[in-house]
Amino acid sequence: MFPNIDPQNGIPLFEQVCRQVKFAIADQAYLPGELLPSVREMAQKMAVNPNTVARSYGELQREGIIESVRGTGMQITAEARRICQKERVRLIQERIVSALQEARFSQLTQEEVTKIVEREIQRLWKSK
Amino acid sequence: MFPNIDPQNGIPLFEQVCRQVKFAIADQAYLPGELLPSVREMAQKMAVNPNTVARSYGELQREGIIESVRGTGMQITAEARRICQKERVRLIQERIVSALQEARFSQLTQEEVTKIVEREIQRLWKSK
DNA sequence: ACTGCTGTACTAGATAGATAGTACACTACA
DNA sequence: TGTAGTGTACTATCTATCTAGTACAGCAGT
Repeated sequence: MFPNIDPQNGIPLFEQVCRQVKFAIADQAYLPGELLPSVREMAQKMAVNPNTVARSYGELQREGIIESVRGTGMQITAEARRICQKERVRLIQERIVSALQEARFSQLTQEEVTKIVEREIQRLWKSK
Repeated sequence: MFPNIDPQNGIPLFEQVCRQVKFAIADQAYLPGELLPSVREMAQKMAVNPNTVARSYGELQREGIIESVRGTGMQITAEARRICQKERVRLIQERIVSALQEARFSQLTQEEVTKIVEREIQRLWKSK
């Protein structure tokens, strides 16, 4: 379910966990009212420390995506899907823009960048 | 000359400095045989610590892009331009691919991603 | 020779991220 | 009423990055 946690990604682990959970909710792999896997279980799934997951869950809670039900677990809120679908686009867009900005500043031409992007999109989406 | 060093970029500063220098050489802002700005001068330009620049210069040296001439400065090697032009494409491509991979995994459709990319490329390159 | 500039090499401290381990209050369920 | 599983809150330790400050050997130009 969460195959791509990359410790040497530059992106902090607790943030990667947040993103993965958000994407899963946006994709309706988890539905409102359901419980997320427990801190300890999710930590095993993602091969990170339980504290790291706890930090991510705290973050998701502050964003109104999940609610803590003491002694029971983290429940997905009613607004979670809406928030996460917005977040998904925002987060992805942010990263793409950042990469393209560097390309722009580095004096690469529009043609060179377009070529790279089109090639990679083809490669990544061909086996849909 | 180096307007975009961003401390909260996720990318370590010393690595950002490396990239900027590589891009400048690829763009022939510095030519083989010339000296790079001194550690202290570059540190001022980029608003970072001299130690950070020194670390970056050490990295560039190990990659064969510059040579240390004790008491004089860091001299740009004959192969620097070739190496840096390759590196420029590689580094940019790496970042773009990484962002697109996340988009792919997050179940965004090819159309949504293409739309984002095309819009941003238009926006960034229009004022060429 | 002197002075000022190089790179280089230290030490020390601050901060952020991550791991490991422990503990505790709460809830669900048999 | 136990008991097992929740979130939560600590402390301690490790690593990487960055900053600050100091020092020193080597080169260039006066």
